[in-house]
Order: sequence, then structure tokens, then C-alpha cells
Amino acid sequence: MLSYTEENYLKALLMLGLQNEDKPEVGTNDMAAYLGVKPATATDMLKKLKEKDLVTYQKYGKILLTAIGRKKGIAVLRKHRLWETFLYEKLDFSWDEVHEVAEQLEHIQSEKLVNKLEEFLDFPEFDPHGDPIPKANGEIPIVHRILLSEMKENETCRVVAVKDTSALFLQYLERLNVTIGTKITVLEVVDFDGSLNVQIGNAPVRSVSVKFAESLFVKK
Amino acid sequence: MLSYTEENYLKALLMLGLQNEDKPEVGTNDMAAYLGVKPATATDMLKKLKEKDLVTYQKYGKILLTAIGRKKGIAVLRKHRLWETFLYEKLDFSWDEVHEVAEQLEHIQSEKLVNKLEEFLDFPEFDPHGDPIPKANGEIPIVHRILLSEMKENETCRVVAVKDTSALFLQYLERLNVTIGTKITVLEVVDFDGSLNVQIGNAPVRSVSVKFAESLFVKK
DNA sequence: TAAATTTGTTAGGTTAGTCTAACTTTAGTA
DNA sequence: TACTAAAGTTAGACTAACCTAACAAATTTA
Repeated sequence: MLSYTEENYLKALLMLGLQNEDKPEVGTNDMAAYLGVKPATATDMLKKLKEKDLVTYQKYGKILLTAIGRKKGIAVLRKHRLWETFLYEKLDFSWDEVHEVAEQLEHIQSEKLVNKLEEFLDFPEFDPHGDPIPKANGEIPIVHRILLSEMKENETCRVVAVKDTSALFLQYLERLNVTIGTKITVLEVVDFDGSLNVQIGNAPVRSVSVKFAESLFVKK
Repeated sequence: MLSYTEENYLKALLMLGLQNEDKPEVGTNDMAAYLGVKPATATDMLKKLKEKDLVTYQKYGKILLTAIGRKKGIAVLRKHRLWETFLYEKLDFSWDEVHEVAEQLEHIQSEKLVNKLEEFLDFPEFDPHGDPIPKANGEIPIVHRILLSEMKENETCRVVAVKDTSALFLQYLERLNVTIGTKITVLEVVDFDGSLNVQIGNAPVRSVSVKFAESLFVKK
């Protein structure tokens, strides 16, 4: 059985690994930063995880999850996203409130609970932020998606997920009436600063920053 | 903010205190036994809780929750019972499965979560075992109830709660088709061993042991 | 390629929560 | 009331997860 903390390290490694899909290797500092601990602490834990065959790594090298480690990490991520969905759909939590509570709920140990929860939610495919929910068998549905910033002029897309899940960004999206599924048309890409003139739904045309465009996942 | 462990100690003190309603004082050993730790460990924690003004006690004396300690304990109990209700009602858990998972869920920190959960469950008054769910303000509905063993011959009652919540007992009840609300008529009290001849619902008359009768709460 | 910077590790220390073994106090009983 | 048993405490030790400060390796850059 893994401790609360060990689970967090595995999830962190999984998440960081998923971010650069080509190479899922992760560095000590990144991991420490992600978890809000000091690098020295991360090193300690790494040794422990290696001992338990959950990661492979050697001194001064990169970290990689083993098959078992990955599976455990995915299980935590699955719970996290299912709970987020529950909070959003059933308990009326807002977009930006779900994460914090799900961080706690993801560590509840009960196979039955997570599977029943999934059933109760009617086997959702995506969490409230548009991220895919891993299946019970550990499969993570692959979602074909690009950043809004990668769109060309005069292309239209739909929002499928948020990359930045900070409350600040999510609240901003809410103000702009952007949710998962919202239609966005890119009318102009401004060379000067990379900002985009876009039409969001039926609202008047407006400009959004590069930072904004790099924080939203869309699908053509 | 209280730790997971501190919360458990407060809940234990509350529960043990509620058991002898006249005197809610608790001893170190009882508390330790309840929590599955050694008395020495309990003593250590007690000092800490006293330091934080959550309990009053002095060396070799009895332990009593302060108003604050009681309030915190009740908050944990409230969460526990609401989660049990959720698992039972929404996720199809059985009587004897809810406790273990609720032991974990009761420590999730989020005011909003517990209140929304309560609303989602439509403000239940009792948990699946028939125990009252504390209100958000800390009030615990007082339930007028007696043990089945206290009934006289030819009296009829309804089951309102179980005293013993062990899986063994709950599964036995299930086999006898006893749930909250089941009608029981005491036909005879056998002097020899205190066993009762009872009619449970419409089933044929049968005998139940003292131990059984002392494990069920009923209401005339 | 050598120096400087970044990245990662080691050593030693802290805190919370647990334990065992030995001891002290209180309560029950002869 | 004195003794014994039960209840409770203390001292000292352990583990997990964290820290800081000092050091070592790897990478970047001049």
C-alpha cells in the first residue's frame, strides 16, 4: 500500500511525463517544484520509490515511471478526475473550485468506491477541464487537440480543454463565457505580439493574448 | 487546522463520551483501545490536545472535551455520517461496507463540500445505521430509543438503529431481513438465559439471544 | 575547453505519530 | 488498611516526510 505522499509523487511524475509526450522523463527539480517541496526531499523520496520498483533512475539521471509506477499514478489521476466531475456535476462546484478538493479525495482507498462513482456519473469521458478520465483498466483516452495559439487565420475550432487550470484563468474564462465546447473563430493573428483577434461564440470580436491562446486546448 | 490524527482522537472522545450519556468522561485506555493505539501514544496526544485547548484533563484523571474540542469532533462525525449516507443511498454500498470508507472520507477538508453533500442527500436526519446526523450548527438530534433487550413481553416496536455496527452483526441482520424500520414484537422473554421470542416483520416467530437484543435500538 | 551556471545529492537535523519497557498512581479487594 | 491489580505516565527509540547547508556532477556558454 502506498502512502498519501508516495501517491502524490507518482501522480506528479505521470503528469509531468504526459506534458512532454515524446519523452516522459522528468527531472528532480521539476518534480520538487510541482509538489512544492525542496529538491533534496524529492531525491530522498526517489530512492524510496526506486527501492519499491515504482521508478527507474540513477544518480544525476532522469526519472521514469516503471509500468507499476505508471499504473498506480494513473489510478490516482483517474480518481482525481472522477471526483472533479462529481463535484462539478452533482454538487454544483465551479470550474475553479474542484481541483483543491479533488486533491484530497484522490487518495481515498477503495476500488469499489471509484468504480461505483464512475458508474454513478455515467462513465464520463472527460473531467470538467476537458481532460480525459483514465478507464479502470488504466487506459487514458487519447485526445487529439491543439493549442488555440497553433490555429491559423480564418480557422474555426471548439474548446476541448484548458491547459492552465489556475483559478485566475478559469475565472477569466467564465467572464468571457468560454466553457468546454465553446466555438472560437480566429480572424487575425497579429504578427507584432502574437495576439489573436477571435470571435468567441456570438460575442463581438475581441483580442486575446498569446498567453491566453497558449492556455486553451481546442479541436478544429 | 487539525491533523487527520488529531481529528480521530476528538471523534473517539466524542463517541466514547456519547456512549455514557450521563458522564461523558473518558479514560486513556478506552480511548487508546478505540483508536487501536497503545495507551502511551494516547497520553502523548492528550498533552497535545490539552495544549491546544481541545480537551481538559490532568494526569491520571479523566478526559473531557472542551466546547471547541466537542465542536470539532462533531464536525468529523457529521461528515462521517453524511458520507455513509451517500455511499449507501447513491453508490449502492451495503450496510456493512460504508463505515470503512467513511473513516477516510470524514477527513476531507471543505466546508462547502460537506454542506453541498448534505443538500444533495436532501438533508438526511439519520445515517444508514439509524444514527442521527449532526446539523451544520453542531446540533445532534436527540433520538428517543431503547435497546430491544429492554422491551417487555407483548410489546411491539420498530428498529431505529444498530448499536453494534460490526460487519458480522449487520450481515446477520440482513439475513434476518432486519433493517431500520422493521417491526418487531416481543412475545416472550425467557428467564433462563434472557433470550427473546420475537416476531420480526411477518416472519415466523423465532428466538434471539440477549447479545442480539442488546445490539439493536428500537422505539416503541 | 575552461569557467560559470544549473541541476541534483548528501549529511545532519526537525516534527508528528507511533512503539516498548519501566515506572507511578489510583482503585478494588482481602 | 494494606496489598494487588488496573490504569495511566515517562523515557527513550523508530519511521516518514520534510528542511537547510554544503557539496558534486552535468550542462551551457564564453
